[in-house]
Amino acid sequence: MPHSLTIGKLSKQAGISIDSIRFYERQGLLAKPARTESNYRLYPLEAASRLRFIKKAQKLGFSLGEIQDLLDLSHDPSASKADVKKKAQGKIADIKSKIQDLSRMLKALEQLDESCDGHGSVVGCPILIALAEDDGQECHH
Amino acid sequence: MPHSLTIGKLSKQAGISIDSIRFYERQGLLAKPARTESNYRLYPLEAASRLRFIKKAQKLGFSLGEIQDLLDLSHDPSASKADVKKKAQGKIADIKSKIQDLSRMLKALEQLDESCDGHGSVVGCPILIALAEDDGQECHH
DNA sequence: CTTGACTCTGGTCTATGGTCAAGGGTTTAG
DNA sequence: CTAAACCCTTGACCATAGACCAGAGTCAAG
Repeated sequence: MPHSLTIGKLSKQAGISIDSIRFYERQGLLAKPARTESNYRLYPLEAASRLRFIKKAQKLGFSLGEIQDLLDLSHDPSASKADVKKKAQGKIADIKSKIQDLSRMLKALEQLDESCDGHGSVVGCPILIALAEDDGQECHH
Repeated sequence: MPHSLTIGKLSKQAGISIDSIRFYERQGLLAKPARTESNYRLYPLEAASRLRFIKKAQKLGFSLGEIQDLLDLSHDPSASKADVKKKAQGKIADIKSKIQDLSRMLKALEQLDESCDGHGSVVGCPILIALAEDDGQECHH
């Protein structure tokens, strides 16, 4: 087992494309690695766990910017667990709000769907009618 | 009350920016309107209801491309209510799936959040540890 | 007649998270 | 030695839904 990895090996180990790795480096999520004489990137083995971190946080809904914040926290000895917890809770609130938005849409769509029997020509389709209707929220003149 | 509108009036009536209206035209969602001698767009009054349609469908989660499909259906006499219903149901499925994804994230995040008492330095923070952990789904070598 | 408000086209820019291609240099296996 | 496989940089491109800008023409009010 070597003590450093070229970008290709790292890519395979972490299951993340070479292009993404270079992209993360440009974005500052991944420290600039050492280089060989011929200018090849040489990553320490820990780089793989950084990439795993990024991948997992993404799956939890964090954007790359937010992931960078988390990584910064994790390397800041003066940071507290409360800081991290706050980020997590912020994201929880985020996701809840998205779910609520989607639930509202879902409810409205299901009502429209129920309003239409699905038989015959599109003429008079209650779904289309509802969409074209003018129930504007502007009674201010 | 005039029988046609310049783009500015239409914009105000529908509550949609001039830029958006021109964008919709480029995308084919809005028919190319007549022009005055001086090349100004002149919209019939019905244009406002088309814009309302677009706005409402957007609020229900339809993309502009999907809205175009709906508008095409609504102008195709050979289309059936079932076609429209199918689009609505497809979008319902879409939204349900998004909600499920978000719910999974939410659950995982809430568990992480609970695992951390929020006291003390970030060192040893269970949230960060969980993110960095190697529980990779690859036992195939 | 001038000023301000309106409109036109064509083009660029935003955020997000990358992907792909061109045109080179390097390293390794046969 | 040569060909394949690897790596480098720069820069363009994808979808989405517009926002914004310059430079020019037009229209209405005073």
